[in-house]
Amino acid sequence: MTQRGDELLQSRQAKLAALRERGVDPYPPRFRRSHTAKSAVARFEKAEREGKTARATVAGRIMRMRGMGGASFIDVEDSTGAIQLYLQADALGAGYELLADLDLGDFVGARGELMRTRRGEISVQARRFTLLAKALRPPPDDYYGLRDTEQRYRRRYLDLIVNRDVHDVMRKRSAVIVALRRFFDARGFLEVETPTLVPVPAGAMAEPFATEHHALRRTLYLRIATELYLKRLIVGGMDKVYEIGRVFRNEGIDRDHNPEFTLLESYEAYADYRAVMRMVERLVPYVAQRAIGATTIERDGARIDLRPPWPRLDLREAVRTHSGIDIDDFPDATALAARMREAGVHAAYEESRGRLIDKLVGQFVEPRLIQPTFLVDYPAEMSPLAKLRADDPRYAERFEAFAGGMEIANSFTELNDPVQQRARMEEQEELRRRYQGEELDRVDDDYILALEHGMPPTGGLGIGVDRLVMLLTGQRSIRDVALFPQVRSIDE
RNA sequence: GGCCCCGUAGCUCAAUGGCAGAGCGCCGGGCUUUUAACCCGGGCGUUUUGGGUUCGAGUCCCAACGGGGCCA
Repeated sequence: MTQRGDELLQSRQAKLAALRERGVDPYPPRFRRSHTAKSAVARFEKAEREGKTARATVAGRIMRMRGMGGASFIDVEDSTGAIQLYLQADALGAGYELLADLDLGDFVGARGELMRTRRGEISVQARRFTLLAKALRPPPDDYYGLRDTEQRYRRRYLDLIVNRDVHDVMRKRSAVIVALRRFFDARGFLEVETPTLVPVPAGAMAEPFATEHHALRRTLYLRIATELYLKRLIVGGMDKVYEIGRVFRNEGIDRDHNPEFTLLESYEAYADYRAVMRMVERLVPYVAQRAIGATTIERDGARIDLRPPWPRLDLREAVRTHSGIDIDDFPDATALAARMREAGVHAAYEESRGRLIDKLVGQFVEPRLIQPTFLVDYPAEMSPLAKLRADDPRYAERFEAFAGGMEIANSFTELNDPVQQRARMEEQEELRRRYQGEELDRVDDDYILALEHGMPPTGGLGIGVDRLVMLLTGQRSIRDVALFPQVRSIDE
């Protein structure tokens, strides 16, 4: 804290002491308000139309004060909006003295008649005026807001105090999650909760966070996906399950990556990835309608129409069309890397074939997928948990859904052959040894044991909830759709 | 991981290598229908941190820390 900050603090602490001196409780335990700012305004407007008078008790945080000597105006805000308090020395008597020890950021309550001032502002003409909570530090500048991104993320409460549009984004985020639940619940899916702390960090190609369990004397990991536990439930006969949960990936932080994010996964027995496509192209517009009241969105000047059907685009064809490279001509990673470098792509020779193809998709295909699109049939080595195509085992029955140039969903016909599953997981381990540092999946023996008991044909789905919210709210950074994104800690 | 940009008062921002400033906020005074209220007075600062160059550094150089962007 700077010296100046201390002076501000001291000034407010002095006021706090003065209030206590006069017998004012600066933190009273409760206050009954009759109206929110918004409902008080509505009540007045109704009374005004009917030629009646109305009273209200409101409460909120002081955001602006205009003192005029014997009269003062205070704008207070609550979660619904703002309302002006009109305070007069004559009407309040001793209560008016409170004003001298108030600051921006304090919470106050007022009761009185609702009125309209000469300038037309609907106000509470206070008969009673109470301090509800003294703030020792000031809110950010009300007019300019809080623009410093670091402070906005690090001290989100300050951001929320002055940047009201953040409330709107977060309300929409909540509405997205409510809508997702409603969609799956209505289709007979059961919402379940699976472990966050797991012995094997499998189910996705990602680096895990590790932690120590003292009593068990073993390393546990924060889950990187919910997939393998949900499929254990399919083995157990829960035919339709879903989970909305936080997963953790020990990776870099950028505009669309936060180390923890919200993932929705669903699994449906007797469905395949084509059935899941049909579900997804209905799910997304459903959620959009409920969360933002529309099934089209504007982004980068483009109008994105979320309504079905969404085009299916073959991955190999899409890569060939946009990059000129036919991945089938390069079954070997080194040769593919050479061809990519020829095409001007930054490709190291020590990268796995799956990673190289991912790079091709990311560079040549993804940015073009502005309208919702299913990219279909991924190479087998990129999809160790997916069932291979019967007609071409180089590819898996897998799709990813894109919109606004962003991946929003990943799905496959689940691999339910335990013998092949072990081999495919072992292939991942082998690739990890060969391409050190790459994020690849792991063998989960306990999961394979479950598969050995038999899993019906199943269609699975994963949706990045944060990215879906980004898409629907027009936000460019995952940090703007998460209340408390990861920030570096500052040593005090 | 590499490259680029940024960090000045509580907040938003200025300052050619030459006395660190403004608006809001804050402090003191005035004002009984204001609303970015207004009027009078007050600048409240380790210019992120640590080195270096220079007669002189907010400004130039190096490093660290924090933030943002582009690439991997």
